[in-house]
Amino acid sequence: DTTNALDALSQEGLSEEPVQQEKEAVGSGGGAGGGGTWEVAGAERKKNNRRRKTPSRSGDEDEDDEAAEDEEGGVGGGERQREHPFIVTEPGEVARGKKNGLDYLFHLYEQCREFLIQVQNIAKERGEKCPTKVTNQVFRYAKKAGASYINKPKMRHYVHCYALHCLDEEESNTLRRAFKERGENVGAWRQACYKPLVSMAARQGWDIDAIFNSHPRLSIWYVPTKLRQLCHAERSNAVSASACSSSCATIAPPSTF
Amino acid sequence: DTTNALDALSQEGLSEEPVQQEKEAVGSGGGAGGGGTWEVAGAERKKNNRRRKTPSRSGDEDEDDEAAEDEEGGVGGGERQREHPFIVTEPGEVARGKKNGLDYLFHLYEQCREFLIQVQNIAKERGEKCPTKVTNQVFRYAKKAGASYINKPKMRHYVHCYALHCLDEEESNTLRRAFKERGENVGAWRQACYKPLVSMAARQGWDIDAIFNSHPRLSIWYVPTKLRQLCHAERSNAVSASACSSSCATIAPPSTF
DNA sequence: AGAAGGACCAGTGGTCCGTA
DNA sequence: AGAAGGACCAGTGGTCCGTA
Repeated sequence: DTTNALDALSQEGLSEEPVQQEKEAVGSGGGAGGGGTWEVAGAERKKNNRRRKTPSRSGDEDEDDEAAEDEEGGVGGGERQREHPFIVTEPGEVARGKKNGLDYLFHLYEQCREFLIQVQNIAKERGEKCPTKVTNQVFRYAKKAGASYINKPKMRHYVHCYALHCLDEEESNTLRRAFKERGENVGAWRQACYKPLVSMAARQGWDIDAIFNSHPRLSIWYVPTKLRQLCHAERSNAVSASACSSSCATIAPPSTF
Repeated sequence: DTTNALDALSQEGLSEEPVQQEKEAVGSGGGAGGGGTWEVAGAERKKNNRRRKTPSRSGDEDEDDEAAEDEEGGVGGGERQREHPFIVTEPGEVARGKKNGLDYLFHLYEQCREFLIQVQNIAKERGEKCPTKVTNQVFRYAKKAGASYINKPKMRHYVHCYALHCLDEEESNTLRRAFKERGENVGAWRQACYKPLVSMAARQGWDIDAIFNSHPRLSIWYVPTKLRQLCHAERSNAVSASACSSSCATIAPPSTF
């Protein structure tokens, strides 16, 4: 367990304020370099979330880390609880205020990949079975390594957004600029990321698994259920439409988007 | 749920008595042909095992199949409970008496593969995620299809024996003949199957996963924990022995076999 | 004793919903 | 209202151990 002093930093305007690499906490494993801009800037830290779970019992667990820091830079009362919400940012744009940008979001996926590589190296070393995907074990490892800002629901929630970023960065960037300009929120942008992926699947025999597996950074992520379902639904539409086009008047079935 | 009339056959000297294909119960899915000798002879059937679980409550479940047949060809008292135990047989040899031979054992692995292919086809059809291995889902499907003689503990128990059969049939056959001649029981033969696999791994960089994955019929099976551990232990021995050989007197560390 | 397999169990993939 | 994530849950991989 390597909780670290970095936790003492955090919070105000973090997206602007460069912070030392999260990686240092993890040590060995040889996570293949990674690097890039967000390796330096970016990450937020938090802890104490679990304290909500055992309210008002004080200090009979948690003996492994230092006393609770003053949270929120001295702003009284509430404890530091969550990551700042994401906002739609353009490529290269840093989020201001208590927000995180999309480059940071995608950086979290790269970090998970590095954690996976480390878990894989440890497993190989020990002759244990070796995960090929980002599993619960990897999330647990990330947490132990101090990356408490990484969690499964968040990462699963935005996988398809990261997929678009991997598979067609240009289209991904265009979408980000458009949604930022229109002042759309993250949820709307996230929804919009499905469509280009389904189109991509349409062009490649509807095999979304093959598409994920063809990309080395994406292949370590499970295909999200929703994306799989959308591809299936659109394929069915396409099939019935093409069957129809040879025999019926061409009326496109309603899209589920 | 397609429990079938085949269940009415079964039992006495079944290994000698050809029985209709189990496959017929399963129907669609297009299990890639399979075929071969055990497709016709072979399989035993049973049911009623679950009745042991709800003793002395009679017939308020199980409404989906016919009344209990006379078990054991009229021999009174006990119900038909389990598959006959395996004995060590030579290649091509049919087990006599209330026993099953090793060709039949390996045939069960081929059957599981066919069930997997059917499960995969159904999953693809529905746009659901598609298993690449023989999972619980496949065992459940096999049971529903009437192959109640297939179960997870049995299949997992003998995976490495099947692996040897796949990867080096000649060596597997030699081992079977030797153990039959010596009158060894199945457990002893099963234990002996580990060693040639570990040697094989030694020759191929100790990567037992890669070895399993290189063979199309074997790649659908999880590498057994014990085999993985043996490979790891032997690798450690080999490494320390080779380190030793350049600096120490050559004393081979004790093998864990 | 040797062996077959029901059934259990720890940890998984998946995501809901109480929270902020 | 929009969003982050603790925590739950059904079904998994793995195999023990009561059974025959």
